[in-house]
Amino acid sequence: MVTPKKRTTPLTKDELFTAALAIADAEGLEALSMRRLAAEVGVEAASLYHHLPSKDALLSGVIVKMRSEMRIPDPLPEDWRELLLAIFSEYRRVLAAHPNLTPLAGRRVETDPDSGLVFLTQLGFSDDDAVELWQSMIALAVGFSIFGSAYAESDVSDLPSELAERMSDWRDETCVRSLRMLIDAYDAERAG
Amino acid sequence: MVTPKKRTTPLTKDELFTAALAIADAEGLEALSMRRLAAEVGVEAASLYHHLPSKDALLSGVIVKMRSEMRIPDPLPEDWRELLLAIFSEYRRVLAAHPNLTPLAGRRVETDPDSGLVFLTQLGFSDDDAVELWQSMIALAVGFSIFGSAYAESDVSDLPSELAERMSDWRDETCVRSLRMLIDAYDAERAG
DNA sequence: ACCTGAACACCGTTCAAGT
DNA sequence: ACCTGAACACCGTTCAAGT
Repeated sequence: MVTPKKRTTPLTKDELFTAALAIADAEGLEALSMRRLAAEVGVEAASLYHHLPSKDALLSGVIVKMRSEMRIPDPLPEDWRELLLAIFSEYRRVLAAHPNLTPLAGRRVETDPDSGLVFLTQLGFSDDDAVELWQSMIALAVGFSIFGSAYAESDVSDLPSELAERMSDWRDETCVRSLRMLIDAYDAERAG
Repeated sequence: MVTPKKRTTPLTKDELFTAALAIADAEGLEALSMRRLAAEVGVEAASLYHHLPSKDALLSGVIVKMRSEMRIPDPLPEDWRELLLAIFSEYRRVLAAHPNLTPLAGRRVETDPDSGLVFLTQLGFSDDDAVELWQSMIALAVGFSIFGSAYAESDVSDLPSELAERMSDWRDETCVRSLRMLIDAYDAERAG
């Protein structure tokens, strides 16, 4: 759906990211071209380069935008294990809500200082252990979301049918279960 | 490096997949165009469509080609846990050997009947547990490889410097350690 | 400062025509 | 059966020109 209206206000980066995310969500990543985005916001393709250096910058912005949808429960869980699980379950929830973006999910890792990683080291985790747990949680959550999206096609045709059916279904509960296992395992090995 | 030589034998799919894999390895996924591949094998771009239905089919073939490089140790490990670890460590090794292909790694899951998944069910794992463990191993191995490749850029600029440094380094040992933890955890919860 | 028109150097894909 | 030439409908990006 192109919405060509004469613009009265100048474009903003944020407006572009939002529109691009909407296009990718609705029509897939292939549909998201500079020309298509320009048409959507009522402008020529060349105009976009006054606000963005490249399409790559656009895609990065879209990911950041998506990740900004993460919401952590307001009374933070008291148990740090539950907190960690909440963070990464939420990450996975957001990824699952934008299945067309999963091919991009691996492009960019952002780790804020207040994200929980630093917190782990204060709980008695060594820097090494904290980072290893953090990396593994990201890898599992993102990997699981990629395979769970339509972007991935599973070839399980040669498996026994009960297994084939289950292998095509990447359930949320499975991801959370394995995330929890990682937390508990690192906790048990924690260098005090 | 284009190698335009007059061809004497007809093209084969396998030759195309091999050449395409070489281009992607050497110059990146963006460099792999139908026209570029055609030039490499000494033919016009249009000719490729006598052997392949689409570029998508080419990319799928490239992934299959890459995965065919997996080698499982010849005397199979006796311990099934070691076997499982060997399979997924090898998967990760192959992915790490082709970092330019990681964006494609999530496109296709293949699970052979003799891959080990069926084997798990014979060890007393329920179908559910076997599949959940299997999926989690794939997700972790692939996710880890994606973030470890140059394709991913980490923004850790706001972290304390020791943590930032470690967060940019996705070590093989970390992946294997977490894979092993998943195996042990599912083993412990196994429904006998 | 912001937008446009037109161009450049690419894409994937199709198809009639050649051998 | 296999390959080619030429075309179609797209790309991302640049740049002089307009307001």
